[in-house]
Amino acid sequence: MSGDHGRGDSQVNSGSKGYDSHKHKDKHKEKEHKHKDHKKDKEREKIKHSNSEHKEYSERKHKDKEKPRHGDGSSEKHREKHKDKEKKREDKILSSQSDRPKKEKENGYVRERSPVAIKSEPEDDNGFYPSPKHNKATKRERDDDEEFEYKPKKVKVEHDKKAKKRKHEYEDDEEDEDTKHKKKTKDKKATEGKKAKKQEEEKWKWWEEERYTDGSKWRFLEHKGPVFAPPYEPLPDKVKFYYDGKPMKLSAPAEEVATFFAKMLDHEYTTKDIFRKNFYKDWRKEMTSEEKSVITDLNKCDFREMSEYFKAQSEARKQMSKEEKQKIKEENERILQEYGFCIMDNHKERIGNFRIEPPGLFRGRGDHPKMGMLKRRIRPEDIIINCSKDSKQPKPPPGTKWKEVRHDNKVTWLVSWTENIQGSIKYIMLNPSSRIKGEKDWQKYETARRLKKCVDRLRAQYRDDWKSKEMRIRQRAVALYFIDKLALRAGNEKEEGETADTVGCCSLRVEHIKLYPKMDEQEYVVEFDFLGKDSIRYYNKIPVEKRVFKNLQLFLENKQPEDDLFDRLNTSILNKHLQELMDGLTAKVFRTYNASITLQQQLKELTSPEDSIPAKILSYNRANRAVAILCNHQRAPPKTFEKSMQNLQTKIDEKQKQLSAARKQLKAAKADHKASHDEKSKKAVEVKRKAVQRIEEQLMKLQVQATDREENKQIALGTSKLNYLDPRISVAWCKKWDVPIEKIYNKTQREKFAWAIDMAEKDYEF
DNA sequence: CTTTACACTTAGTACGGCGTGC
DNA sequence: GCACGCCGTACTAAGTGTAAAG
Repeated sequence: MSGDHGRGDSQVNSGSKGYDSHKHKDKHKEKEHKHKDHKKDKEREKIKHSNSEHKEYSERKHKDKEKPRHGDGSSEKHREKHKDKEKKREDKILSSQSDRPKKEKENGYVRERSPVAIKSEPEDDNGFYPSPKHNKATKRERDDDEEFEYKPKKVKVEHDKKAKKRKHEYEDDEEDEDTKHKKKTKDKKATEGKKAKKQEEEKWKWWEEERYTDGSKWRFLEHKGPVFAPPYEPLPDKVKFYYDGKPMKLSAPAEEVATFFAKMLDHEYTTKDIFRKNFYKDWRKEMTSEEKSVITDLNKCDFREMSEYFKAQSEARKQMSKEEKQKIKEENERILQEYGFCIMDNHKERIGNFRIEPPGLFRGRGDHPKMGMLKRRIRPEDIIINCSKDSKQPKPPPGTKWKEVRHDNKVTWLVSWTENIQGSIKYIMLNPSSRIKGEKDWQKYETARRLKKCVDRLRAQYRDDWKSKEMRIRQRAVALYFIDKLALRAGNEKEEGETADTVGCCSLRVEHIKLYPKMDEQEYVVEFDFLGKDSIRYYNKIPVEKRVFKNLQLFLENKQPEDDLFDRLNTSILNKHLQELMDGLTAKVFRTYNASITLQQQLKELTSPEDSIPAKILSYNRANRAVAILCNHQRAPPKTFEKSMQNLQTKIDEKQKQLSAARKQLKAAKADHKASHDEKSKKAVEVKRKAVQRIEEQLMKLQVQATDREENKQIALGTSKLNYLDPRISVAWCKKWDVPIEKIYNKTQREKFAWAIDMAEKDYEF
């Protein structure tokens, strides 16, 4: 598999898969064995590697091993036997080993464990805000229902007085808040020009308002419904499909599905057996009986002319005149204005995805058993609308009707439908800048902060549990250790054959880890190698504490590679346990907590006060990167990486030449000045000095950029930035070091994190 | 207890538009 | 004015976690 068209291909096709598919759990369907290349894996492997302390890296150990398969059910029995054995063993387990020191290196970064031992988790330490309690609200006593208006009034644009009052408490200088506020907005307006005239110059600060505590998400919700995919336009007659070398006119439904395939012809997908098989099966369903009888072999189908046609079309689109493009843009804008917003509780809010997913062929990630299946067209009859009773309900397209219109204010979605590949439900929800998403996000970080307060206690506890005489507790404790230390995902069970074979912590199998009692200088090394979410490979070697190691050996005893490592554990057991330790605690909170605390700490460590702004930003990116590495957020190296790196290097070289030239000139000017001592030459020296300085700065900037880019080759910063890092840490850092927030967050990100930008001061501590 | 349904977050990629340097 | 590379954004798959159903 070499055809590397675009990053996506390799990702989906050949990327990141190092194994046979395994049977696990109690199902034992036979699967094909495939040999795959591991180019991408190896590249990715380097990431983890270069950031862990070991220099060398060994060959992939488990490539395409042919594993003997158990006959049906045998492994099941096998498993059961184990359980008995383990049970007996549990009683014998009694261990007493000394603990190891507290500070550890993780992925090459030192992570401090906060020394504070916390007994209880008090309420939020910030008394000023309506604190985002995690939502047990439904079960809590209600008290404030009445405060809310049930009926929509006019859409408010400015925040209300109640909020202002609270804001007062927060601002340190109390003097007339109102004038200050006005002044600010006026200034802004002046600089931004007229266009932002009526716009929400007064952005609604939902974070200064009370929140629902009864589990309801809104009181009023009105929207226009979804935008449907455009109907299928049959191909012009001149574009032909050939079967067995002969042109053949297809019925519209069959033709449409054929075009989906044709559009992907360049993609490596279409060469894959599973993809072709799935596609062909679904395609046949759309054929007339006549077509079915003629078309009996996908290999005899020739879609190339269709494919060419679409290429030409997209080429033509690129070549369109300015005016035409402008027209399309305007039309899109119109649709956005009409369908892209809703009114929720008196405020106009942006909708995230108001377009229904168009039909096409399913592209799963990794080795997905359903790749190539037809994703069917969604019709109004498939759609459930959610809105408030007293709103103007969205109208279905003429001649159609909705599947259902409901009024459920316990959920946040506006539109839903059931997708046909997995049978899962898809939703239309609000944009991340919306109140409803923002509150949840804020709350997430508050939960993580509560974890911070008791994490030492929890760590002590799970270390203790490594010694438990119950197997299930030991497993739970070791799993939790991994989740904490390595920021692994929880690892829910998945239905086999429905999705790609990927795992998280609780679903790790024996084959995913290797134990090395000794490796080079280190003792008790565990090697992880598995495919995680999106079939992204996780590869890491880490030394663990002796007790963990011994436990792992124990867990592995008498198991087959495809057996679960933690056979007495699943996510719901784990989360139930966590819930008992801290209100609102689940496995994923550890990821959020460790990500955010790592950022904060790395920022502290890496930022030098005397650094220039670009250097500080580099530090920020490095801190961000530490988190991305921790969370294993990878990306395919950009296709153009090498080239763009070279370009940058050329620029640097040029700049360097410029610099030496400028320096020479400065020298000359100085000499000149020494000789003449006149005003003019003095000025000349100053000018040259400035020039040198400017070029030095430019050079520095370029070099920083190069470093940054190189380090970022295979690492995606976006995911952690958007989902794991408490934005208040970044905001505080910007304020502390006078780095403009725009250097860290782009416009969209600033909108999403408006709450944090507004509330975090430079001394904010996660 | 296990399984299923549902809601919502987290994830990487495709792609178009825009700014930049010539 | 044009080519090019980069960034932002749209898209949608794939996770997590809770609650209801069996």
